[in-house]
Amino acid sequence: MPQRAKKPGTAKIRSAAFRRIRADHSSELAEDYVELIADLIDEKGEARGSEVALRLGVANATVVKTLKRLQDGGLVTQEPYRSIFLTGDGWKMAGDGRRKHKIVEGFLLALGISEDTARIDSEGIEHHVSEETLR
Amino acid sequence: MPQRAKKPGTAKIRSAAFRRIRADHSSELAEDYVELIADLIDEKGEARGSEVALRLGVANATVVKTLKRLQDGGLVTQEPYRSIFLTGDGWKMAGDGRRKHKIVEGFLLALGISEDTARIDSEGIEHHVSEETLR
DNA sequence: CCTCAAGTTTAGCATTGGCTAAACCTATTG
DNA sequence: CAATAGGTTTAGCCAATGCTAAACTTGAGG
Repeated sequence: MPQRAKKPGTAKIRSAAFRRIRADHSSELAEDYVELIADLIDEKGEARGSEVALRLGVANATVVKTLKRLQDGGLVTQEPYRSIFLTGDGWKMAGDGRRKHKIVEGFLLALGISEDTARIDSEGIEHHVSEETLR
Repeated sequence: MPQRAKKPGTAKIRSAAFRRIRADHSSELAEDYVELIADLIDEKGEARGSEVALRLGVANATVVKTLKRLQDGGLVTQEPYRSIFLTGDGWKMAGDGRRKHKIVEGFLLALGISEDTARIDSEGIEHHVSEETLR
């Protein structure tokens, strides 16, 4: 590859960034699920699949399928036709997510951004913020 | 649904946020591609698929497949075994992406965040920032 | 001009995350 | 205690994004 002789390290660094984004995306959905489940348990005492579907804006069937993966990943437990519970790892992830979410949303609000925008943007940004930036 | 009687509007607002995130994700990859292609054209005079693959950290075959979609979407043009060009829409998208990228990265740097972290985080965040927050 | 290495594309597969429609439980109520 | 309404799961589909291995072009050198 003769044309890449000039800057040897650059491509590797950039691809690392994109790799991390792809990795973030796969955990992102899991985080959204466990965070929402934690909220539902706190708010209502239990988390039902249909409520998760409603709040995420997806079909029930999608939730069922995703919960199966989360269960395989050790984040939630569930009996058929019963409500959803978080495992220890699930609670931990939910806690992390809530923390990031709160920091980012609070920061955006402090910047003078409207509540609606802050909520929406922080939901998207929270998964891409490193510890350093959080501080 | 008797148990949802208390806060009628909340679920809808939250699901809107998640819907936007899912929509963002599908355009995100396209933005990364066109932005990178624009950079390559500016830097080297041409954008080759293999260089795109290298910088994104994916396999050549993946790039080929994605470029086909981008071509269908009217963002790029390409002849087999030739280098990649952007359409007018492609250049526009690349410009938007670069702008957001620069604002976010500059902001993170101004916050005192290290260069490496700023680069990585801004790559992830740029796609989830609304116009309002950008301002 | 022919050959061959390097670069590109195709073929075929897996996973994730969506959907709808149909089948299936559960729990309330008559 | 049987019927049934409503919530839940299964079945089966699709598109996007990734991979490897094999086939195919291209262009340089002999």
